[in-house]
Amino acid sequence: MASRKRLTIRDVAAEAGVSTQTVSRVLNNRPDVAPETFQRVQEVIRKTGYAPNMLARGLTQGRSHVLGVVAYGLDYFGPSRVLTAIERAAAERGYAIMLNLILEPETNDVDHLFSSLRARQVDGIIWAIPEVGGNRGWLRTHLAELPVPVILVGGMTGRPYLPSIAIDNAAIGCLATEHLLAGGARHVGIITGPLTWWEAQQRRAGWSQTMRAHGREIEECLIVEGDWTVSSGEQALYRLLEACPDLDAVFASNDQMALGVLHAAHSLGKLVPDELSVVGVDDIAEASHFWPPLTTVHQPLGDAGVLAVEDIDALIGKSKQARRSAETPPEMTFLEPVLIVRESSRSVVEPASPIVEPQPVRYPTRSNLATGVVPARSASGAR
Amino acid sequence: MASRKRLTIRDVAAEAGVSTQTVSRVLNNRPDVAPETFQRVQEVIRKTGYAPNMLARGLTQGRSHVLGVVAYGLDYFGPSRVLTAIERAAAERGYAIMLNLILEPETNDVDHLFSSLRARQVDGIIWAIPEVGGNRGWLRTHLAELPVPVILVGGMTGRPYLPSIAIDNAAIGCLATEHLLAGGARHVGIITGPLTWWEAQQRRAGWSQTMRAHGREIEECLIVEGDWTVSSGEQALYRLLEACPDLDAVFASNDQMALGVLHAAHSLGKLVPDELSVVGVDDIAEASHFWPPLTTVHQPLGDAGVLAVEDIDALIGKSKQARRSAETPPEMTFLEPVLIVRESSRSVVEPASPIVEPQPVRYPTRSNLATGVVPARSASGAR
DNA sequence: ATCGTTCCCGGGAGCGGTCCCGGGAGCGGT
DNA sequence: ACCGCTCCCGGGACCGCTCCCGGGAACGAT
Repeated sequence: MASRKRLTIRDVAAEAGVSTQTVSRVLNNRPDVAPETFQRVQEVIRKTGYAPNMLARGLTQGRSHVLGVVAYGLDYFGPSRVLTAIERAAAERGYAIMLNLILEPETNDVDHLFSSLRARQVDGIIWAIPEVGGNRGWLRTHLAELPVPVILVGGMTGRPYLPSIAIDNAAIGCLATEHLLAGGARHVGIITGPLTWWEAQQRRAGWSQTMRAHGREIEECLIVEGDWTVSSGEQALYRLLEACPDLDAVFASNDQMALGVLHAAHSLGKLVPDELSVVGVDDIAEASHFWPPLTTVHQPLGDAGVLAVEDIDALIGKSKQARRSAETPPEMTFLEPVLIVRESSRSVVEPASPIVEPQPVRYPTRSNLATGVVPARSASGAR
Repeated sequence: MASRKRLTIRDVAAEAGVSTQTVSRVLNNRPDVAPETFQRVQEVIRKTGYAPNMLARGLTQGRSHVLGVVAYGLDYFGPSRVLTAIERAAAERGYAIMLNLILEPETNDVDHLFSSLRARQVDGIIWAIPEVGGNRGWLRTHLAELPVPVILVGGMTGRPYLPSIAIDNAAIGCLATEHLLAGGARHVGIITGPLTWWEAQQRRAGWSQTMRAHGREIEECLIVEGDWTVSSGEQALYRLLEACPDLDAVFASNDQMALGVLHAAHSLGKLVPDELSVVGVDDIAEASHFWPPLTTVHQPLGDAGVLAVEDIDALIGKSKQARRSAETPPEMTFLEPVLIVRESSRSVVEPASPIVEPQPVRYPTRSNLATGVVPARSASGAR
């Protein structure tokens, strides 16, 4: 539009009758400028509407103030929640977000992705791709060529080689199963996500752990693998009932599949929750309006996003001043999920336990991750 | 991470025994390099894993190869679909995406947003915020200070002052209403979105236009305003039935509200579709698994995103070589929605009209936009 | 042998900032 | 009167790359 020439720091300097150096000082509000000069320069800046060129600035200071965010398709609930939180938190800290989407978590042109991130000189990378199969291998192989800190959002099997933030997915399974058992269920089936997914595995682990803790058999016929979609949940219920007609409770590993279960139950004329209790995961906006309203497990995804930004910011700060101290192992943070009881599950009269606001739990990495097992219950005791 | 020094074009030049200039030529594969030299340099690049610094490059050529994308919260179906498409299309064209989210479409710190966009030297801006109330006013006031092309995704009332891409929202209303009437409905109510939204207005316009075309009265009691949420849809049905007990069809302006309607109908023991036909908009993934599966109107949002990138790319190219020719008015593109019939609506036996793949329709801007009215039917004849 | 082209290639300036450094003004202390 | 210190400010190099320009080599034509 306005063919007005892009104005530079030199224009401002000339206008204010000072050197560019002084303008620069004002911009970064450094102390060694006379108050009066400071005022004058700032006035000129305001008047002319000058905005410093971040490209040039980035070039000299070696910081772009841009965060590379690699996320899994936005059609999914989790990723978009996390991304929203990341964007907010980043903006507050003066970072811009460079978004890269990966639609297929397993195969993709990651080489191109990495070189792009590098070329764009991002200050840090938030890797918000769920761990599926060996897809973290990408990272591992490319890590060496990334001169910036990386933080993982989402699960991580085994010993983490990068700082990461995850929801305690085993606890999700525990919470759901515990609730179903408390409701008097006798045959609790599980519909897992694709078992190549870390999250799906962990949720199942939580389920079986709780089952065992209550002296239940882990029968194979109680387990069906879904693919997160509504229709897979629907099919899964049919298969579950076929294999185990006495089934009276289902833990679906996400709300979509839970919806499929509800759908199938209706088709079969099975009453929910009287004949079948259902619990989902995610607490999507629609969940409270399913028929019946869905009991589900909420994940603090927003918190995860915010924490990711805070941590990467800290890491960036550190890597600036000191060479990364290689000896301190990467930190891993687990966030606790919350059960939300609605009407798709039978509940027993029990001492109403007040919902405790879950606290982020920072584990001293070594102790419990060396085992490769995620702690199932990391109660709020740990701060 | 490797404490390896960031390598520059000079390193590559030295390694290959040529000047930086020549390396630059190879990078931008310009013709005037001897094939043999070209090979050698490229080999060195490959071997060292050199990636040019886009910041520096941007500084000299005055192009950052970054697209600023301003989008509305990702919890919503439309925006995230559009964004996904934008990201894909942009990546294909060598652009990176700088994401800016606006969570509240009406009030926000847009000043900060604009100065950030400007400072980051984006090559163009895709403004994918739905038009709500006067929120396009922001743009208008800030437009002059943006030295780059802007393209709008989503509606636009009146004469557009910027190139834009929109779904034909009036057609959505027509499609849905036409279908309900064809199914024999006699009292077709509408649950609108918030009427400050352009899209909500247009969908209602399509509804009332079709109603009139069939000789129906536009009674106020047939209209209830929702807020896109499931529960608003639920409430709306109650109010609708209260005002008009004979109601036998509802056009809900999105799938969430349609879900609320289904929910409320169940509560009231009203059979869908026998006693009440329901049509939604969006075709969210869950829609086909609602109870009953939801008839809905699909919007080609992905196409909108891709088109946005194509157009902005073209505009950027143009504004590079020639000063923007102020006399050619901005182009406006409408995309046609598609009705998807499922089981929530009564259907009559009618000559099955094959679903026609909708084509993007480019209107010669002046002719039909001077009127400020969106053409209700822009059939595929117009190519 | 000279000239004009074409083909390659390099030197140097500059994009818009920041960083390192040095220097003048002002002031208190001896 | 001189020294040393702090407070401000500006000069100039430089970040990594591309653009403008000019020049040598090779070649055919005169």
